[in-house]
Amino acid sequence: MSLPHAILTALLEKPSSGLELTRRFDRSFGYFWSATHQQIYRELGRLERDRLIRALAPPVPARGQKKEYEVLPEGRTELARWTASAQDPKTMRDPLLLRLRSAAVVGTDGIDAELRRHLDLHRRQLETYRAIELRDFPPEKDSMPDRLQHAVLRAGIDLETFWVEWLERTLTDLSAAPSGLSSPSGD
Amino acid sequence: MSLPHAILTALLEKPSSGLELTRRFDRSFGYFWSATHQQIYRELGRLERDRLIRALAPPVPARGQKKEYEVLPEGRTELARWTASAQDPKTMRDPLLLRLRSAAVVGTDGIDAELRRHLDLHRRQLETYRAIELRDFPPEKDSMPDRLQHAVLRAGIDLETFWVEWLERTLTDLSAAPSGLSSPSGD
DNA sequence: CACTACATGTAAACGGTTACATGATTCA
DNA sequence: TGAATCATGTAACCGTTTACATGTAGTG
Repeated sequence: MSLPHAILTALLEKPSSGLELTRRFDRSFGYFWSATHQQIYRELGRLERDRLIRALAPPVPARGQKKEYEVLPEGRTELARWTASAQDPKTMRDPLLLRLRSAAVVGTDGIDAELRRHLDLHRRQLETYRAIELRDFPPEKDSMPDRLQHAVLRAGIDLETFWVEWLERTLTDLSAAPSGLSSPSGD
Repeated sequence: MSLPHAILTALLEKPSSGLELTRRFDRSFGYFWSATHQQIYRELGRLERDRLIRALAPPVPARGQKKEYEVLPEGRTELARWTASAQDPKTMRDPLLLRLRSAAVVGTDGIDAELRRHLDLHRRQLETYRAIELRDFPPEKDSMPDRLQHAVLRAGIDLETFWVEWLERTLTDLSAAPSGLSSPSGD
């Protein structure tokens, strides 16, 4: 149940229409939460129905007309409650790691190329995050809200760094000293 | 579409019944792919229907009776195909990071406790993984399948290490030098 | 016989993904 | 007026989660 709270957060930062939200979820918001426009419109409908948000000055409530939303006090209360509530981290579920494990059984043909492709993608993402950090968080003078947002961005940076380093090490590891080739031994 | 392939991998490593698979997905398999018994039974049914796996020696094919499965050649082929195929990494979606971002808007009350709780959970998980590494991958002599499995475990270790370090830094960062308190400025 | 552990399932609700539909606005 | 873009929405499907149902085997 995180999408509604992601939308509440985004709307508190800045009242927006569905399409504007979609764009924000494709950009800055996207580095810790992604959502498509279909998800967003559906959720906006629910939040409005539940009186957590409301449409701002609806001139003509018709299809194809822009509709801006703002958060109601009940929405802010609910978001504050959810933000401080206890929620366990999810157990991992990563397809790439699964594929590495399966490669141990069915052979490693083609895995190298895929690892290198991922390495390239993560390197690019890391560069993007670093550029955002330089632009949005210059050294010194972090107010508390800034410090929180900076911490979130840093998580993205550190996570990409982890992937880059792990992929580099794994690629080295797999190419070096072929002791037991593609096919597993007990087969 | 990863669950069927996770099951194929697990069954190739060792033919199992549904309940045995459930237990394996709670243990070693769980550190890169989790699944509940409901998911597993449904998927076993589909894989059997599609002739990628088959039941081993069904003595009494009745409810409440144990049923072991093994992978058919078609299943192995499909797994090898999927393993080497191109699949982009998913965009991040982490509730804790979202909550930090929302805390920048609705205030940080209660967030500290939650960060410390997560830090503790990640430290424990890290210890668990390190124990597994010591037990299953003693230094030297890694055959290729071992090397792959070791790389997967190391990803788990490195990921938990990232969380521990990021949480430690973030906690320090939030407690030090309160320049702009709980409430954001532009509000 | 009751109780527990083992073992396999069914059903409902929900979130995310993909494809498609519809209306409004702008501009050539 | 036709095309492109902005903007909001519907529908179908699929995977995950949660709760519940059913049957078997072993033990006191």
